[in-house]
This record gives sequence, structure tokens and C-alpha cells, in this order.
Amino acid sequence: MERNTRQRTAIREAIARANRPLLPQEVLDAAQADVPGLGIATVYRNIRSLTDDGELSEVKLPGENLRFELAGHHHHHHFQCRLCQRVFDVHACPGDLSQLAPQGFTVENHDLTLYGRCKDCDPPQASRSNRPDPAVRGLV
Amino acid sequence: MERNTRQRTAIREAIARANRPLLPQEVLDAAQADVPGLGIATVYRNIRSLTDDGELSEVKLPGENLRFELAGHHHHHHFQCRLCQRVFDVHACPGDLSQLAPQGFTVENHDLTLYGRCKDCDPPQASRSNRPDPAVRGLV
DNA sequence: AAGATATTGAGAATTCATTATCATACAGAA
DNA sequence: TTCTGTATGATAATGAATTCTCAATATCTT
Repeated sequence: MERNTRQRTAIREAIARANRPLLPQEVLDAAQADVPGLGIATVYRNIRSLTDDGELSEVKLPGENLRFELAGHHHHHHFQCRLCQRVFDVHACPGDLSQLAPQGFTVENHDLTLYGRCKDCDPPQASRSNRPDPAVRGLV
Repeated sequence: MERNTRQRTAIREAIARANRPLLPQEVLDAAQADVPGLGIATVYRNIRSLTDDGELSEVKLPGENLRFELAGHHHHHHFQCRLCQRVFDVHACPGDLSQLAPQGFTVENHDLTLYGRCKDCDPPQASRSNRPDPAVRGLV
């Protein structure tokens, strides 16, 4: 039987607010705004149970640890900023890629990751105030 | 000063023969055909120095450990078989994907992974004799 | 062939993310 | 408000991949 703790609520809301896939450590940082004493073990525990419940889904990027976002999105892809390392959803898709595979191979699915500069880190558009502190890069 | 040892040669040739990205453990298995006593530490050491020398390049797939292949290929992508877990090169590309990113985002590069059944594991075309032993899946 | 030294193999050690432990605190039922 | 048992937080433990250690071996120069 599951209880509604401040911690669980803070974790769920931090992920919802972020609107992008977060690392466990990023979840911790964000949720500590609501629950200062929150521990990393509690983040892992709740991420896991929320994922088991189907509320969260795992996001795997090449060479990266698992991130988590709210489940329920349809097929979509991801963008990772080369500067701040943050990951964003891309709700677009090149479509059917089955013809790219070699002869005799059957394509069932695909993963696409775009790399570049996010809105906050792209110099021409940058609003310095929104740009995340470079220090957070150490987390990734 | 680098010496040409049987081990280093076997490792390099195993990767060249495979013609696909290999996990360190797969390199070990393949190279032991030439050098039975080969150890995993030697595989890691040589993979690393060959990568530093630019002979090998790293292949990162979502949720997977690093694989290695001969460097020098141009921009290309990868296909992972859902049955045997092996990874193959895909020398095709959907092309420019910069328009998929949200407004204000700049796309510099992309990674694409196709998933499905490889030639050996695709039932309609399968030649049982070529299909890899399912036991090797444990490696991945 | 001999010598100097880089490389190897086996296993210990390390790294890092994640999970388990356990005493304490808190949620929710009565 | 009290009570029962789940959730938490701090920290230890785990697991898996990779790297290090070191005595023994092999390469390559002379």
C-alpha cells in the first residue's frame, strides 16, 4: 500500500515541471527545492516505483545514464545540448527508416538523438539569464 | 615504443574480420581463436591504445556498453538485432534533420540506431547454420 | 644470442551508479 | 490522538565494467 509522502510528491512534480528527461541527480536537485532534506536513495526508490507503475518512462541516450520523464508521450526523439548536457524532447520524426537497413535486415523501430545547442545555450538567441549555470555540467 | 605482439595483432585482426562494432568481450572471444591464452586485460589495454592511435573508434548505443570498430568510416549509423544483440553498420542516413528540433535549437549532428532482426535472425531469410548461438546473447 | 624493457595474464583494485540495510520519522486508519 | 507499518535518510553494500599491479614472458635492438 502506497503512501503519499512529501518526498514522493516533490519528486513527481519536479519531473513534471522539468518537461524533459532528468537524471536521478537532476531530480534530486529539482525536488530539493520542495523538500530540502531529500536523499538520493529516496529519489531512486520513487523513480523506480513510479516507473514500475507506468507513470515514468526511461530515456536511454548513447553513452549516458538513464533519464526519466513522464510516460504517456507518443513516439518521439531527443535532443542533447552539447554545452549544458541537458536533454529535451523532440516531437518530430523522420518517419519510416526501414529502407536504410542492409538487404535482409528487418527494421522494427529506431532511436534518434540530435546534438547541438539548446535555446538557452545558442549564442544568437541566448538570453543569459536563462542559461543554466555551467557548473551543473559536472553532474552529467 | 610499441611492439608488435601476437596479442595485439590478433585483437586488431579480430575487429577487422568482424566488420561490425564489437564489445571488449566479443573481441576477446574472437581473438582467442588466434591466441588461446589471451586475457581480457590485454584486450582492454590494446583497444584503448588503438583508439588513442586513431585506429579504432568508439560506438555508443543507447543503454549499451562501448563497442569498437575500425576507424576511418564516414558518417554512418548502426543497426542492433533484437535477437542476437549484435550491432551492424548502416551506411545510409536520412540526411539533414535540423528541422526536427524545436525553434531556437541548433542541430550539429545526430545519432541513429535501427532495431529489428538481422539477416541471420530474420526467419524468412534465415539460414540456420549462420545464425549465432543464442548463448552469446548472455554477453550483451 | 643476449640484454633491456615493453607486454602479458591473473587477479586485485577501482569506479560509479544503483540498491540494500536499519534505526527513526511520518502517513493514514481507527 | 494513538497506533501500525510504510517511507525516509545516511551510509554501507552491491554489481558490472574497466583499470591497475606485478612477476613472468616475449619483442626487438645490438
